[in-house]
Amino acid sequence: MGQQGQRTPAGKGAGKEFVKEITPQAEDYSQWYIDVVLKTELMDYAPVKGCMAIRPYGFAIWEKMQELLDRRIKETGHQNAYFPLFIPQELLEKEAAHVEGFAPEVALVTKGGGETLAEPLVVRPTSEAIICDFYSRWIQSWRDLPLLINQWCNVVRWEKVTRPFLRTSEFLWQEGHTCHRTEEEAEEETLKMLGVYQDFLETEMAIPVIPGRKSEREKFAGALRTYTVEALMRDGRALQAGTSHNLGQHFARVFEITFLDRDDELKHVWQTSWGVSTRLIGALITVHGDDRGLVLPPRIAPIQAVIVPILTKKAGEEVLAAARRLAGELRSAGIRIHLDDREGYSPGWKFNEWEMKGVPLRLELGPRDLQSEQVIAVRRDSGSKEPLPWAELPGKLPALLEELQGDLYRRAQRYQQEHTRSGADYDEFLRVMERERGFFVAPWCGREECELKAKEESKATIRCIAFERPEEDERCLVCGEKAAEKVYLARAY
RNA sequence: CGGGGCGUAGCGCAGUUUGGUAGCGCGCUUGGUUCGGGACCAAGAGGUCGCGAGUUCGAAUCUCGCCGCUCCGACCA
Repeated sequence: MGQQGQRTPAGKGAGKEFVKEITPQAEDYSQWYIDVVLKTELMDYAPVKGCMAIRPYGFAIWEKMQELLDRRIKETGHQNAYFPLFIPQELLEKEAAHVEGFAPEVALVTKGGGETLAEPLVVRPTSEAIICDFYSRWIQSWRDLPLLINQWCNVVRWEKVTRPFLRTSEFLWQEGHTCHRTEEEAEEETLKMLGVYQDFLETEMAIPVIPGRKSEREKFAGALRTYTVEALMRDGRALQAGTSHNLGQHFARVFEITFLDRDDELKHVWQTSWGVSTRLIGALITVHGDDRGLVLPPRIAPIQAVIVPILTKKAGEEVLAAARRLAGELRSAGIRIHLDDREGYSPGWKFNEWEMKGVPLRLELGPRDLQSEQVIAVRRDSGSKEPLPWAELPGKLPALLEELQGDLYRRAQRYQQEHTRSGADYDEFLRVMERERGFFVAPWCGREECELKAKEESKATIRCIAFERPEEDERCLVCGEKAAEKVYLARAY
């Protein structure tokens, strides 16, 4: 791994010394990322390229995300179900654009039980095909609509370049698949779920995002329209954080998903699909992390506060008893608390360990605090220390955690704003993409050749077409013709 | 898929140039002393040198092939 030379071994006072095992972001951002995911035990590499084990601490984050997002998905009327991993190749190939989009990254099973299969099976890269096959049988009447189903599962896309969480060959996600009676209803659903994603990301994960529509080039294979929420990572690159597709009737036609409408006519349904994946864990790491490691927003953090008792020889028992009592009280107050009562690790070691793991709050409890009936509360994001009386903890901590959550969001938002430039000056655009990167908001004529030219010369792509319209007199960033759209450009993963 | 780097104990590395049967630090185990920002002493455990062929009396070391990780470019949640 990284070259971790002799980094300052903890001088006095907090703040400047770094966690030893982690390469500083400024030195090598990619290495920083790899160091963080490995050292904080979020994942470990598998023997198969692009695959990984998500370790308990990483999976706990995913479970928290699932819980909070699943709630929103259900609140908007959807039900969970499960569809098969294997898809007959023939099914996947029904929708032309869909096959073409996914063919290069499909894993194919050709043998089973030692025999060559009559029909090769595709390991799902996404489940439109197999789900549509079922839907064609489940839907007959307008009374069966809307059909609102979601599934949590794994999918496989054979990737050439992989990075833990951000791009893996197998990943976990949720995919919603809905059918509607009218185009308007499908469009409404598509945008509603985009809104759910935006709310989830901003409220729970403290990640500000830019919502918008994908260009024709960038839209989902087989979709009519794709909407996206785009986040900005700390190296100035954009990350597609979630997508929501209006599939139109493309799949309904080839899979013959029809219903008899009120007017007694047989019609094709209008469909949507939408998903977010374990990639969001990567977003979480990159948006909030710093040179000391992870910084987790309290709402997502598996451990919201860790109690580190200072166990001296004389007062050890007493301190530990107080720490246990405190942990119990805080747990009852609904805080996800962990008491680090391990022997053989110095307090300083534990401080560093939990900071690296991104725990939002640390509560230090030592002999001195016993006398004054307080703990020293230390924030992960700012490092600020504050004594808090025991009696006030159950009441105050939830508020403190919420404040921290809000500060993280505002900090990320400020970073995003500071790294969003705008204008129609093409040279400036190229310069920005070359150096500080971030988002560049610009008018666009809407033609693919301008999109391509910008991409070739800047390596930046249209991340999304903004919902706001350009002004009357605005001109395309690339060709100078009259602008049809306002777009967010950035280099991306 | 193209180009570069790497693969030796859980982690970080030395050893490879010049073949002779593997070592250091951290971590781990046990016992003891410690504990308010990565403590210390002592005794231990741990390696088919990424995998497979080949050359050789003998391969971590030389040759060929493959795999994986990683970085930079073309495609994607």
